[in-house]
This record gives sequence, structure tokens and C-alpha cells, in this order.
Amino acid sequence: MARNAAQKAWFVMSEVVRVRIAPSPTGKLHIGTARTALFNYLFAKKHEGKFIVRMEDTDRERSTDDFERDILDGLLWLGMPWDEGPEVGGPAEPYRQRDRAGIYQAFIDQLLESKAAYRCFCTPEELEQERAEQQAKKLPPRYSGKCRKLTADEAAAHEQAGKPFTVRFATPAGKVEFEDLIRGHVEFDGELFGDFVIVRSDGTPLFLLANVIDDHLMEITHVLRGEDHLSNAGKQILLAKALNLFSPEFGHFPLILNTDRSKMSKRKNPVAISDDYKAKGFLPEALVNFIALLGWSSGTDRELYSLGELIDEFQIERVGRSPSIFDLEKLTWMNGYYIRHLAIGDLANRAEVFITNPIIKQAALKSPEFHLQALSLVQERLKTLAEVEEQIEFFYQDPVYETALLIAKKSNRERTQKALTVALEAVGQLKELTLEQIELALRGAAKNAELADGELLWTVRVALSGRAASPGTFELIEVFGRDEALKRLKSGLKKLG
RNA sequence: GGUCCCAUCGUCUAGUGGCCUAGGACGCCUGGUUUUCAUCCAGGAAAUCACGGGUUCGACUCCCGUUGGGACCGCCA
Repeated sequence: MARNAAQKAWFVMSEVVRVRIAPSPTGKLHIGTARTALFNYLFAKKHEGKFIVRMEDTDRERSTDDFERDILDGLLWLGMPWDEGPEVGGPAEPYRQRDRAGIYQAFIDQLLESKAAYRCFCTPEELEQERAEQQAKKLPPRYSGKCRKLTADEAAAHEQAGKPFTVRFATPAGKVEFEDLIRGHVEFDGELFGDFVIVRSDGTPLFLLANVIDDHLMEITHVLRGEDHLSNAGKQILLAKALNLFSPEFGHFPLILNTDRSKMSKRKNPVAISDDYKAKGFLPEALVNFIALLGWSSGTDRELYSLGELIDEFQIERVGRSPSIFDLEKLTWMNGYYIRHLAIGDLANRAEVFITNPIIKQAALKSPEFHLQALSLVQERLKTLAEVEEQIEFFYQDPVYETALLIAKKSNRERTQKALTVALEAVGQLKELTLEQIELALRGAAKNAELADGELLWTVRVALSGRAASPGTFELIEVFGRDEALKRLKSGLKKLG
């Protein structure tokens, strides 16, 4: 636990920016947490500083290893590896609060000794009742400060009797003020905080306290987090002062909202990066780009940025103060944009996990060239990777469709039969299967048979794909090759009777 | 109930006193390219800048108030 001299010296000398993201593993990586992480990451990289992850798992009841795994994997997936934190270590090890349990006691003792904090013997039931009464009287729910008035003897007697106690901060009266990087001058009246609990009856510190101590020990220079922590900053500044510690700079981002303008929540929105976005076929590039725009803008008309470009352009002063609603439609558009701009091999790699049909999987493995060609034909119509399988299915399996679909809008059965017949002939006679030759042959065939181009091309396309909407006729023939194309045209003709 | 925060097209936003009869993006509509869909291109509708008062020669921009919305007030973080 003790840092060696070299590390200590390094800390003292460092003037670099050190920021942290402090998630509690009580749920999967949340959109809001991801955005806070991103802004911290961008801020750190922009200033050539360190991005640190600290797991705040003091809530043992709700914290799980699975959630921690999900959060860490999510950060990595989004492209934000941490310089210090779980699994990579660092000079301020350990980076999980459950492993730091021994660190906090000295600080708690210091607070108790200096009378900046006191033991509270009130039971949860008493407190709950007190709160209920205050609520009923429409008074602000705050601790009465009852145990603060206990004499040393009374407190000792309670302790002697083995009564469980929490530790409360004796919040000093007076103003707390600070300059928030995003909100500007902020001030609170200390009295309004009440004497909040900083240590549980089991002796473990609460977030408010552990946070301050760890930020100090980890030499955090800037605390950048959601606006829901704004009043906590006031409490933590007070706490730091009582402990004789410097407070970091603070910056509080506006919240991300549900459509009904309440704080974005699991109930009303898909918020889990892993389950709701990664698993649904969203690209990390799109998510990062989109999330960055929730609250931040460059001041120009530009909206498309890679992570690297974001690092170059990001300025904390350009983060806005008003909350934003998460717009899934725009994210989806952006995702499609990023998919369209993927190199085809890259698309294939990323789409792989979304292809579950064993027939397609095997065939793709067997002839990767064909697979790549099929993918490139559907690439521009994908909004998410999850749509890949449905889109390329007909390349691998005989198309299933209603006979009527073969007949183009302004055509009829006879003309369609004719179209298929002459198309069959034209494709059969094709010397080389280039887009140009295919088009020439098909259009020529239509002309000779006195058919509109559209009549013929539509039915050929449907015979090949089985779909009302699909990639173009010429492209399909080129990718399928003569034999497969012929086979499908024949089966189409047969359907027509 | 208290404290704090926020307020420009449906949504994300630009705008820091005159360049704004408010710009961009998503979505929506129309047209073009085209065998279909998608892409792409061109165009359009869409914000009395929440409201009311000031300050100023001049306010989306500054000040005050009102209204609306939100966050926080836990032995959660």
C-alpha cells in the first residue's frame, strides 16, 4: 500500500493533467458514464495527461465482478484505454476501492479527532421516521444533528454499550464556492447540506469521503463528471478542507435526458453500451462521435470526427450547459455513415459475429472472395451490423418469393416470361462477365424483345434476389457468376409456369 | 419543501450587441440519378430565439422578473 520514494517524488514533480473516471460496478457501462469517460479521456489526451480508471465499489451489496468486466470492456471497445487503473496498475495502486479499505481509516480518525466529524448512533429506523416527518411538513429532508450535540461521555457510553454508529461530517456553516470549468462560479450554503454520513456502521467509507481521499492520493487534477454531482462538489470541497487537502478543479457536464426530459434511465431508454449498442451492431466510432456531440460542439458546422480528431478539437470550454436528449435516429444515421465508409475487409471482420446462420458462415469461410463481394453490394444499405445477415442471406440460399413479385409494375405475366427467356439467353451467351458487358447484353435483349428495360431488369433482379429491394441487377449477375445466375433465372421462369 | 441548474427548428446544435429577414446536422417532404431499395445530388417545410420588462442608437446575445423543465437533498454512487 505504501508508495515508495520514487513514486512519491514523481507525484510531487508531476504537473500533468490527471483525470479519472470513477464508475461503480453496480450496472453495465451506461451511455452517460461512457460520455463522461469520453470527455475525461479527451481532456487528458488533449493535455497530454493521464486518464485513470478507479472502480468505486464501496457499495458491496450491489457491486459485481461482471459489471466491472462490462464497464472495462466497454471502455476498451470504445477505444479509451486507461493509463492507470484496474488490470494495468499504476503508481497509485490499487485502483479498486475494495482493495483500498485500509487506506481510509487514518483519514477518518483525523476527522474524528479534529471534531470535524462525529459518531452518530441514530438507527436507520429513527432516521427514516425523521425524514418522513420532514417530508410531511414539506421541510427539506435533513439530519437534525442530534448526535452532534452528544457530550463525549454520552458518546462513550453509547459506544461502550456496543451501539452501532455511523460517522457524520460536522458540516461547517458558511458558503462554499468554487469555479466550475463548465458552469462558472458556483456557490452553496454549507448549512443546507446537513451533517451527511461519511462512514457506514460497518466502518466503510461512503462515496463522498472515499472519493476525496482517493482523488487526493491519486493526484487527480480535474474532476469532470455529470451535473448530478454538482452539490457533491460543495460537500467534497468542505471535506477536503477539513482534511487539509487541496481540492481538484471541478467541471460538471449537463445531463443526458430521456425523451420526456427526465434523467436518462434504463427504464426509458437503451443505455447499456454492451447490450444495447455493441450487440445491436453499432460501431464504436459512431457511438464515440455521436456521444461527443451530446453537449460538446466545435463551433463549426463539422460533425464527423474520429476519436483522434476529437482529441485535437476538444476544448472543455466548448461543452455546453444545457442538457440534451438522446436521439437514437441520428445515432443510427451516423452508424450507417461509418459502416458505408468501412474498408470491405474491415466490414467483414466486424460483421462476422452477427452472422449466425451456419450455412452462411461456412460458405463465407469457403469462398471469402464471394463473401466480400456480397458484403460490398449491401454495405451502403446497412444501418447497423446486425442487419448484415438478413441482407446477404439470399446470396447463400435460394431465394424464396411470391411469383407475382417477378412481374414488374407495368408488365404482365407473358411479357415477364419473355423477359426472363431472353435474359437467360443473353446471360448464357455472355463472353465476359463485366458490369459493362452485362448491362449491354441485358439492355440489348430487352430492346430486341420490345420490352422496356425496367420490365426485364426488374424481373431478373427479383429472380436473383427474391426481393422487392436489393442491389442492382448487373452487380448481382457479376457477383453470382453465370451458372448461379442462369440457375436462378430458370427457376424464376419455371415459377411463372 | 429547500438549494442549485437549464431554456434557439420535433431532436442535436451554431450564435458571446449590429454580419441573423437566425446557420449546420438528423428526421420529414419534393425533385434528379436509377430496374427496385439504398446511396448520392439539388431543393423545401420547420425556431414570433419560453414569456414579460428593462439597459442600449440597436438584443437571440447584457440585467431583472415570470413561467416551464431538470438535478440534488440516502448507512447509492
